[in-house]
Amino acid sequence: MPRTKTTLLDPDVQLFGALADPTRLAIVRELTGSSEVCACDFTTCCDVRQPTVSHHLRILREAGVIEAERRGTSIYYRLVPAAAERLRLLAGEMLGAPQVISATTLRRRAGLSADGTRA
Amino acid sequence: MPRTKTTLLDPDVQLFGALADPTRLAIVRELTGSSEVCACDFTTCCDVRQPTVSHHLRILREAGVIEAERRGTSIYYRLVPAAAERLRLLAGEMLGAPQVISATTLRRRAGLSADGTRA
DNA sequence: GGTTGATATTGATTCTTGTCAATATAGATG
DNA sequence: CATCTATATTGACAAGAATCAATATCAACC
Repeated sequence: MPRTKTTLLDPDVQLFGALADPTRLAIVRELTGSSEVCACDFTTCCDVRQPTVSHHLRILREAGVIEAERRGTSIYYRLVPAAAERLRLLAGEMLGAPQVISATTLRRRAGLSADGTRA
Repeated sequence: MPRTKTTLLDPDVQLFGALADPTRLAIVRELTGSSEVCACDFTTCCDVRQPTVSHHLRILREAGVIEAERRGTSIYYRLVPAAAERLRLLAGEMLGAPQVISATTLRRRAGLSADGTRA
């Protein structure tokens, strides 16, 4: 796609995109349950080189999924709760509407016409 | 990435990947609140040609986000609740752990050493 | 100030993805 | 069965993304 336009502007697309990669999802899962993780630890858990880890950390940070804090030489990363809350909100929206199925739809699914006779 | 390995195998990566596109997210949002939508309607709302819509619908379907039902000539699509529930579960996991911040971490963030003195 | 250790950036390469025109398929209808 | 309408598939192309080696930065320490 010429994703130069919409992708970078829609924060939700950016959020999903940040999580749509096995390495980055592994990073996020490593952060889940650790409160914070040193950048140097991701190279071992994700089976990629250091520059690659750095690249993925940047993408996650720019998407608002994680935040960094420098302490001495090392840099520690942790999850940003707002990202997960946004995720849950989007999931809630997707669950909200489709529960309501109109009678017309139900009839059509059953192969009936509007007056209840077989189509 | 040589995503030939992990991407296709991890359903969560596939799920996020399916939602990580402006056109597909527009499709999902169109489905949110309509219970079902005819395939022909997406060409207007998403500003892409018919083959492109068909392509995106396939990706969403293969990721388990939507399901199709043929009625006559038209094909109607609707959201699959299980996908949104999975999303919410993943968001919940991300929110679960990072809330707990150890005292050690708090001290470090405040620039204090273990005994409470300035580092 | 030079050195060391940790992280980021650059550049090149390869693979993947989004898009469309053209074409095929599949139901419905006369 | 010919035809029309709706959707899917194919093939090609441009753009993006993931990866790594090499190099730059940056903070701490001697």
